[in-house]
Amino acid sequence: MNESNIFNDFLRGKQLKCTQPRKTILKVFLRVGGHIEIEELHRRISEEDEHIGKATVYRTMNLLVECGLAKENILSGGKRYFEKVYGREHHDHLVCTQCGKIEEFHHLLIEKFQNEVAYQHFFPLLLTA
Amino acid sequence: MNESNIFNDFLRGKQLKCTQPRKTILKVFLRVGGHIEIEELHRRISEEDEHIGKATVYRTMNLLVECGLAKENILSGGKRYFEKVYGREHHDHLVCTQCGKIEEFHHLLIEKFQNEVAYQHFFPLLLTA
DNA sequence: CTGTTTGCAAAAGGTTTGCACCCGG
DNA sequence: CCGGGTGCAAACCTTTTGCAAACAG
Repeated sequence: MNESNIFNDFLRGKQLKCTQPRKTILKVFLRVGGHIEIEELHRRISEEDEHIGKATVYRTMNLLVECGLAKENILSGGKRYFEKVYGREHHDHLVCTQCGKIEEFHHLLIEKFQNEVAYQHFFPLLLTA
Repeated sequence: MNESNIFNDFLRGKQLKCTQPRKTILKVFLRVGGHIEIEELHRRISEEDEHIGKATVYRTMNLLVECGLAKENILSGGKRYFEKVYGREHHDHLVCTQCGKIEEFHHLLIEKFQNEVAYQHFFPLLLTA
């Protein structure tokens, strides 16, 4: 069960079509593997197939988010980027407010306490950033 | 040393002027005390002084962020809001992905581990979200 | 074939900017 | 007075949408 399968199943389930642009966009997104903005992603995709429009990239990324293969993040300052999700364990981010550098980390106890706090505040299911 | 003093000092330091619109905006922002969007803030300000323009609210909120009295937050989905900062201890947020409800919490150990992780990753100073 | 998808360009939504007049220090 | 501030409207930027032609199943 790889990402393409998941995407195809998702598309079939909603009577959507597995088109060439969608395949290409998923392929490139998986290849770069995270922390990428639409603009940059579209540039990379153009190297593969130069006549895929930006609107299609937007539409497809929304689908990838919907089916759980991608996650949208927005930083203070407004920069928006997408991250690969499938097959990656949950993690948090360190964002350098000076240079914009992003690093991921995972900390079992932070995890544990996050869930604890969510539970105490009656947030039934924690979908962490 | 209250918020108005801080703002005034900041303005003086940059040779900026302490104008009526700026005073009003800070006053209303402090009164509502956080988690407010520009649109809504402008509505509240209009109740106080109906001819303050939205551009001035934008310009002033940027000043408040610059001088550390406000903090900008952006959620997945793109909604942007401002939070009061001065005189409040650091906290994290729980955001309900279904209804948008925001709750604050503070957890000493999460705090501690956040700082630890930042240190290990060579982020010298942690300015947490 | 039928209904979905695409690329393009136009529209939208939110934020910033240019400008002429206004005002604080 | 002078340089910064303001409101307004126009410009901007990123994302979404309408549409006619192209395409998947």
